[in-house]
Amino acid sequence: MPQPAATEPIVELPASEGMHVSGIVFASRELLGDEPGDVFDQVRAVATLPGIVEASYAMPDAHVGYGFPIGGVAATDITEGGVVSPGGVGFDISCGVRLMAAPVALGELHGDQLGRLLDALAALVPHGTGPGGLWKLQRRDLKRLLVEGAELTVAEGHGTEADLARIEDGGRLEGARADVVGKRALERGQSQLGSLGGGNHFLEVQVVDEVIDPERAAAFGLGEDQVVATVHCGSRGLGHQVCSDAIKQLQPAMDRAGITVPDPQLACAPVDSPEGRDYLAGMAAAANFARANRQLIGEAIRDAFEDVLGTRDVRLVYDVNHNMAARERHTVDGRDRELCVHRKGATLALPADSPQLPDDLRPHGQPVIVPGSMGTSSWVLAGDTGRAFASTCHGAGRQRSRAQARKRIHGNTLRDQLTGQGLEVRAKSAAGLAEEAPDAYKDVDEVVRVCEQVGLSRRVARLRPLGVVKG
DNA sequence: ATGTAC
Repeated sequence: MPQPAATEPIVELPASEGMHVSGIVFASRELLGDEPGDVFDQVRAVATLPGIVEASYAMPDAHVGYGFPIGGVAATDITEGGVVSPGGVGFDISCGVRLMAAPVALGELHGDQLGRLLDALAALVPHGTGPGGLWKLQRRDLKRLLVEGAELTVAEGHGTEADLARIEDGGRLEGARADVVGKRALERGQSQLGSLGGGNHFLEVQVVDEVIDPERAAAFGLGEDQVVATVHCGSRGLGHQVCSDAIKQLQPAMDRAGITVPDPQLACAPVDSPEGRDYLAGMAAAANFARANRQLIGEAIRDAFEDVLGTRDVRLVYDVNHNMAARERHTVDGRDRELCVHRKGATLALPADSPQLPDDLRPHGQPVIVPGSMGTSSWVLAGDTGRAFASTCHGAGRQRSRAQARKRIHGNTLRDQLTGQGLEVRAKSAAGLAEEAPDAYKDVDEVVRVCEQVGLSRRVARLRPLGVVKG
């Protein structure tokens, strides 16, 4: 029997005061917490953007971010003056998650193999802030990579053609231009290609703890007790610099177009304007950098498994990003329209039968990988109804600021706690570890439960962490 | 997220 509407975990914010559409927040009371006002205000502010259609959405893990909520989804109609806003993409352009599955069951790991695997991963994968990357390349090769993405990485011997079919857009986002990426962005990227970074970025070794949907799990190449590796990282300093540069450059365009927004952090430009086009071309370049970055780290993961367990047959299950604006066609108000869909801390979750999916995944819907907080579960989901422009959550969602988290626990205490739970921890910065304490995050199990209840995505399998490498 | 401020 369907649930009565009043108990559905959905909050509607009616259009008012300059809002072109209403706000729709998919969240239970538990996820909203005691003070949801700030994130509601951001959802309402996004609804004032020129050309926005359908609704200003927030996913179940939403929390306050720069201008847009992290967990925000907003689409504008490109042919009707719709805008693109860097704040709707985020500073870490095309930050995302990659899941790789090893041909190894947990029971087959013996002695100190898990610890040695974590040692090998920590030694092979550059992690932490600042420079250091797996692939040192010339400036002209970096510029090529910004256009070709993971395709170039594979062409240069880092991975296989089969990998590309498991990356969004085949690993290469069209429309990227290197000439709009500034000198500082290029400098920062050149020394960081193939690196994890800091903050909430991590590399985990996990085990498939529970299979919820055996048919989809099998189609994704996942079985109970299987050992897997998850990588969460993005476009490092390059994407950050592209975003910062764009925010500065957009203000004149806004003045010229007479666009006013309720918050300077919502700086934007019509998609169909020189500034809008340049931002999207630079954003695509940073997205290609992020895809190549995760591809290189994926190869290093294979190297580590080969060193310790004698196999590099570690398959790429899927690589998703959760910080981008994409040109997509969707039906809105009965019309097929060309939209610019911002997903910031939100993941594309294509439903079954979507033409963009590779043949073998098409009947099942797009795989979505949702990292939990440290020491807690991560989830594999699949696209379901295509609601909210085919979007779903991206993680547990922060509920306490980094500063608040640091006050509550020292990094070394947390490391001892996690180690006491049997987790292998390889962390570069104690302060960084404390900022990512599990209680700084919402309950990821509740986040994915709500996603499933409202039709954003369905649960496929739950992953339990065995060891973590953190910057 | 981030050479955690230019």
